Amino acid sequence: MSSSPGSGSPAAPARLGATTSAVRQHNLATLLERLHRRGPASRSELGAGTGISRSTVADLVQELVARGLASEEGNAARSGPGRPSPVVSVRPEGAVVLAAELGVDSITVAAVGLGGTLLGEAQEDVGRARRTPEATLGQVARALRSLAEQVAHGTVAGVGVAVPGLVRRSDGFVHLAPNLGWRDVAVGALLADQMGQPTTPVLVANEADLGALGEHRRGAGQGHDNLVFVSGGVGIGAGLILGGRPMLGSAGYAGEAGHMLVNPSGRPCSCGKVGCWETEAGEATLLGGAGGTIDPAAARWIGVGVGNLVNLLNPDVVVLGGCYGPIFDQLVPHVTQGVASRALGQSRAVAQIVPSALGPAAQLHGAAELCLAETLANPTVRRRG
Amino acid sequence: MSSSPGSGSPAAPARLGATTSAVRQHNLATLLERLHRRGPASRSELGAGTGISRSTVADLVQELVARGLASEEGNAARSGPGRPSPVVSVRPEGAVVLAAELGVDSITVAAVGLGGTLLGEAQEDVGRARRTPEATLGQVARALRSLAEQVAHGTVAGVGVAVPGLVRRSDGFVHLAPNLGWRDVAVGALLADQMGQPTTPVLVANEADLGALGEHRRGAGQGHDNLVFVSGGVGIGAGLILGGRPMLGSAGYAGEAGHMLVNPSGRPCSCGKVGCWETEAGEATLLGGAGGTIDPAAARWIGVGVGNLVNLLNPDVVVLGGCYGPIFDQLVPHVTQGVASRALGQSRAVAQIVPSALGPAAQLHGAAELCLAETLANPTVRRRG
DNA sequence: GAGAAATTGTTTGGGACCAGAACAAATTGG
DNA sequence: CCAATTTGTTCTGGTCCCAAACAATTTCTC
Repeated sequence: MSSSPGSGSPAAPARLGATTSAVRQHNLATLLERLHRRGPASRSELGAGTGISRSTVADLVQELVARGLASEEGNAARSGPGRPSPVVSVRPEGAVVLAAELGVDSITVAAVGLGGTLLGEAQEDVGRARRTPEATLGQVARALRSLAEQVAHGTVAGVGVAVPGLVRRSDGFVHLAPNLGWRDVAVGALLADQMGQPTTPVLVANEADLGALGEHRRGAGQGHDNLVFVSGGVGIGAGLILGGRPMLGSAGYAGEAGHMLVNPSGRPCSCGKVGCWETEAGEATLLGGAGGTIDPAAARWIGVGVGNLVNLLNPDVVVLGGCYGPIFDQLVPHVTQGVASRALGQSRAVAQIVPSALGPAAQLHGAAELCLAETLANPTVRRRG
Repeated sequence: MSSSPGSGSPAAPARLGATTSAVRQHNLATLLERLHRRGPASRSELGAGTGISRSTVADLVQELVARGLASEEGNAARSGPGRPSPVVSVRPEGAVVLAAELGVDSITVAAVGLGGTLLGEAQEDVGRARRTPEATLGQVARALRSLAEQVAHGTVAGVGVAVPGLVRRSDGFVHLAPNLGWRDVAVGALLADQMGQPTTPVLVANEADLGALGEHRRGAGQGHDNLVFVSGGVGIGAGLILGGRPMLGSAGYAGEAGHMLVNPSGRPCSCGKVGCWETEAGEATLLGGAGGTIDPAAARWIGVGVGNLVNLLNPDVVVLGGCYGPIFDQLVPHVTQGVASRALGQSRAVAQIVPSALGPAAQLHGAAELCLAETLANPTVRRRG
């Protein structure tokens, strides 16, 4: 089972009005999120950056420290006169979440603390032989529990899972994950069962969506409010951050760009159509040739698809991730050419195309951010004991 | 000239922290927006709907009334025992905005009050002969000023303009409006000049974006948080409401879907490419045949494009507007077929395809909503005198 | 038709929270 | 060593909302 992320209280009876204590929560969240995203800051910097008065900043920081979410140590190195201001940092152990990524032949798990600190990581093969989802998720749960014991004495604020497939966000139900050979698997519920901690939320999301979130918060998309993450692999997925927020669509299926038509006279796709983006520009076609060279035509098709997305969404930045990241330099001339053939001048001028900065870790960081979001938005609620 | 919409204070020095008076503003805005969107409600309904206590609701409503934004009249018809609760309504004259739509051979202007009340409307031909942008905008300004005199004694809270072209939101600069024959026209600045009221904000936006906003707030998209508005005409434009908010992209160019590739073996487009959506499914192709019949192939291409958007954005609802609205019934079988050929099952199941409910008025209502947004978000600020 | 029950407006008291002023502390520069 | 500067700390005041108590008004029941 899984609770809904970011949307406030899941089953609250509509509380639109604000109270004075909501101000407190908002201000605590503002400070904590700032520390989480931008790293340590002096108290005076926090005040200047948020417009909160000195006395209140002191009080808020004191509360964050009391709750174990932050720590105050030493003084900021400053130039110029004046009393030094203590440096406030997030306390990574204050909130620890687990992240998992289900790959085609391996699973990666990580424990991440507040501030995005990687506290532990492990990778396991799942073997070529296709096993049941239950067996695979059992393996994931064991790996996660082991990690949780090591780094957080078993107490975690949430579990986030990246799945290469169509995921319903509300309950973590995976309709289809072709590369895993899964169809209609209740990943959220199954994993929650196997974890054996009913109160710990398990959030399941699409791999590209989490890649987008990871790159936006800790990678190549920092500071950009409109980001498209293109995850190359067997298929192609897109993750969207629009207006500074993850854009999931109505059910969480947004970003399914792989079957966008790009090549008029293309090859047949497994979906039954012809000329789908992922058929023309997916890993198999792009790297199918011998000798580790890329197919320039396939690279151009990447660009054509990106051009469509640029027209439609007018992003600041397009991050190429997955299998595209490591070979970005080889891709970029052809991709640029493809984009130019599709995208209108104005939107094209705005969008810069960059490689993934986090590589395979993007999804893990995204999964962590997803789980941490709730703690960040409401530092008052005590998670686990 | 134009102030940035929706994004809070344009040039404020970053005020992230909240104060107790922000609570007041938020609660006033919550009530006013509820009345604006859903119409009159009793005080007790307002309390129940927002979670605000009786005493506070009374106080807030009193303030709204004092500011001329709402009125309390009579009692709610209720069944059951209990003291009757007075009905609170928005006062349309409390905030009046002007809306304008620049069509190919006519301009439409309207005055809209709080609650979406149409207070006045006018339409003028601009003549076939292409005139200069300055002349056309002069005509628009005269029509708007005349309307303002009639309905609001010249005092309006804002002016919103719908333009069929690529508009930079920040300053209302129109890069390109092919159907008007305009290129690089500073519509926002020019119109603000001609209006002669420097303090009145002039907001310029793409026609499809405003259509989406109009349908979302007062038309076929009410209650849907993920909406795509497809505006059929000489070109095709899309307006996006995602996560309940207008999605503009980085500069405001989002939704430029007309040059998305849909037809592999299509005809050449004026943009130089081949098989663009608007070439295959635009007004000219769709209705080009004699006798007022539609071209079924063109209608299917509408569906293919919609299918792409459905895959990518996973909307609740796709609204067909512009020239598609009136002939929706004829279109729908072919469109559905086209969608089915492109969209994945899960996303397709979520998205319902409906006709525009407001017709040509969608853009005007959208323009009005755009201008009213600021008043709704901050009822405390007094606009004009 | 009178009284009970139910619902909501009104008034009052209190608590949570933040800002600003006044003062104290700590550092830099002359 | 002293002035200037910056920031932490303490205290007071003001805003705003909620809860409780009471009053008002309607419906329902006998």
